[in-house]
Amino acid sequence: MVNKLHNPSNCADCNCKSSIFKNLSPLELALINSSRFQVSYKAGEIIFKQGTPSPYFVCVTSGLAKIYIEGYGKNLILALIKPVDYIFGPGIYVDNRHYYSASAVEDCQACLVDVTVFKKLIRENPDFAEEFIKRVSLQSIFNFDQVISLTQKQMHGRIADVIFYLSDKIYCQNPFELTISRQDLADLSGMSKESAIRILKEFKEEGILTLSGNSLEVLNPKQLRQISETG
Amino acid sequence: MVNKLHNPSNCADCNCKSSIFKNLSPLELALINSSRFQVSYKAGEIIFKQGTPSPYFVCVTSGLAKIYIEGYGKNLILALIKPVDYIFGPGIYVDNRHYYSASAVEDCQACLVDVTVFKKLIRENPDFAEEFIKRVSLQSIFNFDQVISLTQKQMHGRIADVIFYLSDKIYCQNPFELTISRQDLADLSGMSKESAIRILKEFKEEGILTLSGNSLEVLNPKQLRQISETG
DNA sequence: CTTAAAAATTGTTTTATATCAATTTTTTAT
DNA sequence: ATAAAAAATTGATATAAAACAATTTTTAAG
Repeated sequence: MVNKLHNPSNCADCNCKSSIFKNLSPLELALINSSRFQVSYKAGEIIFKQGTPSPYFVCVTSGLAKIYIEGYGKNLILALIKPVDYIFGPGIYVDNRHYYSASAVEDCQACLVDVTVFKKLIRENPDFAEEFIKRVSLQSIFNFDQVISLTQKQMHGRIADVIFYLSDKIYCQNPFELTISRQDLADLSGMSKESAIRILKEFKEEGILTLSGNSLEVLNPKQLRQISETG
Repeated sequence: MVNKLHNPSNCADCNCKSSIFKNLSPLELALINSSRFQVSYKAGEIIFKQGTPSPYFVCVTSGLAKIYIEGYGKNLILALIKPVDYIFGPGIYVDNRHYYSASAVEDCQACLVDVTVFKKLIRENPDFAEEFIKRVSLQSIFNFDQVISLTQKQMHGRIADVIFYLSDKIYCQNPFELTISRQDLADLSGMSKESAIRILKEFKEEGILTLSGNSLEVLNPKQLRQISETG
């Protein structure tokens, strides 16, 4: 399942560390490095589970992961996590429990850092603390957009939003290879997978996008934007 | 509209200051106090508006306020704010803009504190910073529950959740006087006001609660809990 | 290569919920 | 106290979206 690997390098030299660490001194980075270890996950594997204790800051260094709330019979995907993003839930400053689960969508590698080290640095380095608060805030703002999309838009608008999220924020290219399942697409947009599939089909028929296999290209982003905005 | 009032006291003596300030020294409290002023809002008045700059930390000292996102044609109420809670949105560490609006539901009084003072103390006092992060985290966890309720429960479950929120977290008593409108109830539960009204009526007919005028009493919390949990 | 299992797709039916419209009650202003 | 405005309520209708069921395609395993 989960394999501890020998550290291939140290944080100071790492060129794929999360930019949240930009304000740390070499000494502070060394502290992070000393408590850090690297783990590989195969696609589908659970990284951590909602409700369990939360001793690590998880930084995804390759592959793609998802964080999702296990709700009433179905999941809601809060975000996809790509390199170099980290996963650090709100429970860490509350009761040390995870309030969502995380799993690998593609094969992943991650660096895990002891949260006590992380919290120590938050207390000692105000720039780091401020950067952390800023990122928590950005996450919060993103969640606001998401909840408005989920609660006030109809399915077409929600799928449009998810497609923009994937092309602009996750895969960052226009013809892109969907590495998430249709079920994930549904869990991102808060609908049944059948509905998600049907709407993609409609978008194809209207020439808004092409989708063959898992290769998706947005042909008419303007119209898709329009659909996103009219709900 | 908004009246600046003479400060009736200073923060050090105040017995209704937000508990987020518990870790501040007398000197730090004096700093807060020096930048602080007190404001009254009549029911219905806007405290601040989504999209506008965000120069104040707002602490509600009397009355009831709501924070809400103005979405696509309707509002989503994120929370009700009662004494002594504060309003401090995620924009403050991002672009200094509000990402939601706030308004008075009942007549309100609030203390406003310059955010630069607040941010200065976050940098200088790690206990205060940690307490702040903890509260942001709690807010985040609350929002998770809310989004799951809104996206995965049917209307009965969502109304049940809102009733528990009101009785347990806001009014904190069981027969309580609803000071929010039916529209607010709908905006808390993500449905039309007609639907909200209809479901309250059903709950009345089933003996789960009584509601005459705006006085609401939960008669069968167990059954209501059941409805909340079965979605 | 073949088979089994999982994922994706499609059509049909049912249901939850919004919308619209009309009426009553409550609140506010004069 | 009265009129006007706003809020709450109720019923009827329309529709978005889920659930169900069946089929096809893709992936994984032996």
